[in-house]
Amino acid sequence: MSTEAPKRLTIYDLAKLADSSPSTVSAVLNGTWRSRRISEKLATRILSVATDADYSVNMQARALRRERSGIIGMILPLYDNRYFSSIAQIFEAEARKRGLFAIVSCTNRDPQQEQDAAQMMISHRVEKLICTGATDPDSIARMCQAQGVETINLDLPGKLAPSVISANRDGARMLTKAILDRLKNCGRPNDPIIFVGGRIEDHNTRERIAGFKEALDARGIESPENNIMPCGYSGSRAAPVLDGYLLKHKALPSAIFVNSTITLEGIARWFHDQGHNMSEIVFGCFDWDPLAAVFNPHFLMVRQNVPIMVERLFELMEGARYTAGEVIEIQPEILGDLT
Amino acid sequence: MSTEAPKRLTIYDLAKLADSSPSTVSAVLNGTWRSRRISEKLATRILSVATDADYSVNMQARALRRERSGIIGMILPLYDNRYFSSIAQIFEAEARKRGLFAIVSCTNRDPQQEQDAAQMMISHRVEKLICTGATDPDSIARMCQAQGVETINLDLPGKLAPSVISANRDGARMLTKAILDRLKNCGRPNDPIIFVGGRIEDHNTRERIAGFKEALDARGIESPENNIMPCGYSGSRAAPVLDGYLLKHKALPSAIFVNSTITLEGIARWFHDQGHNMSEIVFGCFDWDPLAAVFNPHFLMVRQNVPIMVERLFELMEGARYTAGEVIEIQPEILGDLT
DNA sequence: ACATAATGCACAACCGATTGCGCAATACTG
DNA sequence: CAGTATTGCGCAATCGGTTGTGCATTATGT
Repeated sequence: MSTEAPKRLTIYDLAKLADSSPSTVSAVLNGTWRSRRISEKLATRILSVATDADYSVNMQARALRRERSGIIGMILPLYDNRYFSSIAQIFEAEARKRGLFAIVSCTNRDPQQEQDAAQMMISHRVEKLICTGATDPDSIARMCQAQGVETINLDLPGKLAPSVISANRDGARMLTKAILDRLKNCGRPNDPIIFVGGRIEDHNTRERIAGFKEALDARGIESPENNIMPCGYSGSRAAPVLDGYLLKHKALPSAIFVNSTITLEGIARWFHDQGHNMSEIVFGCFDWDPLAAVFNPHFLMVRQNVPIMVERLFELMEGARYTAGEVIEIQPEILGDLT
Repeated sequence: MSTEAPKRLTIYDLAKLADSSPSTVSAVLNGTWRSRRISEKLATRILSVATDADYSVNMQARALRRERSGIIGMILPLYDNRYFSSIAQIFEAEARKRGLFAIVSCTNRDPQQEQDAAQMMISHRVEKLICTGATDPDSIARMCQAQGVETINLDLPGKLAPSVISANRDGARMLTKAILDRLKNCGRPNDPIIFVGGRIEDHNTRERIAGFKEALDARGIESPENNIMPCGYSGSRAAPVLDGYLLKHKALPSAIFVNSTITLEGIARWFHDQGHNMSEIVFGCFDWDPLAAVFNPHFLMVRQNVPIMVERLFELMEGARYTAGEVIEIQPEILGDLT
């Protein structure tokens, strides 16, 4: 810990130790030695010298010379829900399988941080950049294009790069349908149902609202426009919305379409604080959390298919032909007692 | 997207464009130009050329030459619970504040993956490596030492590097005490209480068991050794343990000390599957999840103080004097209706 | 035995930044 | 106006690998 300048071993040191040359050592260590006709004997000697000297290659130098970093980057709003955290985790695992090193950065849904992080990643010469849930994917795509880095959008689509997203409209329609079935089973098929959470500016929320409306229309149920309340993603935004509804209608809605687990958290807190009972209301949440699900088996939840989404992502990266604005939609799954 | 070899701009290109020299361009771009007595006029010219050519420095080259990467690494078991995900998130934010780039890798509680990831990070020349919840922190520390990289342990302590962890024993004692208070308030002060989850091999679980016992002892309550069941971290391990208890005692315990949110998930699933009612039992969980908390306000939960832990971590990195095996313990907090 | 081919390895030029040093031009001093 | 100090900038070496090329040495063919 206290020794100053430990001076890491280089291939030059190894060359001396093994009584050989740097180029030979390099070839042996990176596996190209056969094609360079290095004798097996010398190769094993160098290899053993390297291992017992605890040598490790300097990726900076390798990347510089090869003009390929072997790194792929991802920017992500947050880690703190199951959807995003599993995206990060699976992305990393898939990258590793392919011999790539994944670096992930959280940008807190802040366009400036998104830009900065993307710039950082470009500086580190990532080979591709995945923009997950970016508030402004297109300006990042522009940046990347200017510097010759391919981008792919995940979760939220953009116009300047291909995108892999959930089938939000379908998912929302299925979720709403399940909610309506549940209401019907309770003998209240025409009771009011509201939509809470998300941002109207973002594509996913708009699609989910569209799916919500389609499902209602299909049953001939009228949906007053002001029962749709995309009040943002923060949990604290839910309380005023519910207060407002209660004040106006003197009663709670019979069902709530909740647009994210973070909104669900805010709603649950409000119910608890106000002393209302959640079990009297049908909840459908577009997003899935295992703890929420296990405590509320009657909740209907949409689980987005992260493994498939990430699989498609890598297919795109690995050269499947695609066009800039192309959007690949992955079907999510409805969980909860659908009886 | 289709242009082959876009050839990124270098300081040599900029030098030509600005009619200057690479060394001058370099100095201007990295901010050392004043000390190199470059005229303000030339500096602004170069800067404007660089910005409208969308130049970005090649960190690989910079790192190679400077022999400092500006990168710090962290290995982490998983992202999929609030404790670890907030560790990653706060670590990243703090690194960014200090002009460092954080790279985080999940290692799935697998010693081999831990080793591999650590080796990867060393190859990328991280300046420090944080081992979070590592199953075998010491062999990683040894590896790092051999290659001149400082390590710090987080969450689980090691002998060969300083560690920042939660005060597990204190937290467990406080949590157990809160559980006992709750039982007493229900008029059942001497009812059985069990401990479920975690691995006996890991330091944190052992400490928590010790704290659990201390709290019981302090009240003169006897705790049969086989009421303590560190059955692992996986959620599915909980079911057989509860089955066994029920079979033996013909009744459920009145209180359960749950050693992680993942175990809590398994327990909740078992209660649901078996048709038992969780609200008749006092639950205390060593770990915190906001959704679990909001759905079960009566749950007692321990929230580890991640912001402070990460703060201490950076203090250690920034050269506070420390000795190899030193352990810094941070007090966690008990949440839940403590009335 | 001699020409040719194959084998085994090392040389040296990169990749793109950083930085010690030196040189010219200008400013200042007496 | 000669001599020194300061200003402003570029040269070239360097970080640690990679890779095109070339030169001995040994093997093969006739």
